[in-house]
Amino acid sequence: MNLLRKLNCLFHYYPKSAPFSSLVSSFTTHQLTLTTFPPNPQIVLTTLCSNGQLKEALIEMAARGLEMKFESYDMLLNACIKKRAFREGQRVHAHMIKTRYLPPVYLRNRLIILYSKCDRLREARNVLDEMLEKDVVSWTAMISAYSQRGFATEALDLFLEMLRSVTEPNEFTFTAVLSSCTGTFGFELGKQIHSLIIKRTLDTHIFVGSSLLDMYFKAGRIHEAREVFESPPERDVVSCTAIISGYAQLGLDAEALELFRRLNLEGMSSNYVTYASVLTALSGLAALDLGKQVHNHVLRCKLPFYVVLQNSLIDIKCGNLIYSRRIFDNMPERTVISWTAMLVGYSKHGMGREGVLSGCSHGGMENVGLEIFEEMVNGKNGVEPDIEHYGCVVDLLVRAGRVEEAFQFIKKMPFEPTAALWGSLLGACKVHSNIDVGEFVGHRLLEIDPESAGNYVILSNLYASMGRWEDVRMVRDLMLKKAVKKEPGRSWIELDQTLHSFHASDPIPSHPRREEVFAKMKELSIKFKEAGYVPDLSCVLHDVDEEQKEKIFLGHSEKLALTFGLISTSDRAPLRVIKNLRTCVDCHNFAKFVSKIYMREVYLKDKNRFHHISMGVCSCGDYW
DNA sequence: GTAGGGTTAG
Repeated sequence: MNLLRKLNCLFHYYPKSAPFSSLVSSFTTHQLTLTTFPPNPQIVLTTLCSNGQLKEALIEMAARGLEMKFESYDMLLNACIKKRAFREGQRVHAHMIKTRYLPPVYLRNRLIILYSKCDRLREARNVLDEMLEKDVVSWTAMISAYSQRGFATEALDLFLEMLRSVTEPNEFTFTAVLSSCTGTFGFELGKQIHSLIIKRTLDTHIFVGSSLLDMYFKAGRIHEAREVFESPPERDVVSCTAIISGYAQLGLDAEALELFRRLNLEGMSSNYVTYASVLTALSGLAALDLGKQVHNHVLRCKLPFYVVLQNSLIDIKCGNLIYSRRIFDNMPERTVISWTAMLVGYSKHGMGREGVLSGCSHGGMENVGLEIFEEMVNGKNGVEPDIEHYGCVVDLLVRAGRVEEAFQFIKKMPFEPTAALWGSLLGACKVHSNIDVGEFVGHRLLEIDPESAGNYVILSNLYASMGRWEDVRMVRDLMLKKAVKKEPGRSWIELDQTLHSFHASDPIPSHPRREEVFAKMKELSIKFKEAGYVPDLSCVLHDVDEEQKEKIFLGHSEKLALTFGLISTSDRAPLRVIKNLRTCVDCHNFAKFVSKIYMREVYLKDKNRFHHISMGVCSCGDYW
């Protein structure tokens, strides 16, 4: 008896220490002991909550009826938030209602946070809507709940509602809402928020800054993003990562890599998100050696969230499928992204059997693909085809040259065709010289996607191949009028962990050995012609004579990079070239001759896929 | 008590 009494006293001083915690548990499980010598009730609850013994804590709550007060509820809700325990939290909430307890703003905010963390946004919103008095935390918690789960419209609407209320947003609110500022409307609002922030001189706030710069990147506004990044004096891992990944996601991989190098020299620290972004950039550049370096570094550092990093490693190693597969096979845990990355790897290498539907189009197995699609439509696979599957079918039909069929297929689809779908059909019309369908599709595309330069280029090329120079000029004029710029063609080659970059028709020599490269290329052109190379000038862009055309083609960046590789590496060393756009037929041919005559393995990665060329034969089977 | 960056595909 005395011992228990003494122990009870000690609870007041050491409520959290382990032996006492277990004693409380035994008190609660042996009701008799508890009623004989009840320890301080608040301490019992504290101990149970901090031990995460939610079930016991709820029993305690029920037993206390009306005696629950602020501290007790606070403790319980905290424990529920920590454990993301929705059901238990709901019972605490119900208890408040049942006992007619009127929670203050703080506790209601805790309820919003609890429900949000359990992904029960409807319940969270109900709490918010019932609040007569809301503070900045109430609003912000709900806005960020929407933002983090991708409900951008709801986040923006709520933010606007907040502006109409008496509560002023703070830096937490701005940070949260800015991440939902995407799309035309969101971006416009985001710009207004930016000026509001500047007025409030919050512009150096590091969280707000990273959010802002991410918003500008998502809108493709590199200049503004850069400005935000350069302006605040302080930087941290997140803001540095945000700018690197911003460049990488816009496909500006070389710039992303350059920035990573610079920031590293300036003492930036990196974490797994940083490396994931850098790996994306390296993968885009197919920079295998640099990727290997990062891989080794990541292994050494034993970074957390290794799955995410391995996913990017699968992708980067797609230059070599055996490595990719090895990483994939050894993964202790795989996500849907891991599988997708691996499948895409196979499909880009034309290994259709492994890559199923989209692989069929790269592997020239369109009938297999069509069968799979038929099975889907008939419900045999348990997967109902969505627009992307229809996209795959269009893709595989057009790759096989079945342009007319693809056109009819699109017209009969149960979905509104996307610009991407029309785009792949237009590309096929060009390759297969189908002017009737091409003209229709081209003009349709210029209507729905007038910003995209590629469409103008293909349509104008289509007219050019038919010798319809008037129409070529018409499309070009339209392009000028709308101020649409074509992304210039660029190629890279990695030598000794340095990336050498080549541009197609650059007035300023982009590479110091460019003249040397040109001289070698003339030599190659003669040598290859003797071996049977016939320049394929069908993708002609201008109304010029044959000799001129050939000159233009010799200037293609992938030919420059390949030739540079030839003169800068030892005999028989493999050549790895990366192109930012789709490679043209002529360059593909040229690469085949390089591989055959110089006995080189050529790895050419273009915007769509990998070409592994060996002894004049390409892994793509000439479908790409 | 409320906040920012990330992996695949398109």
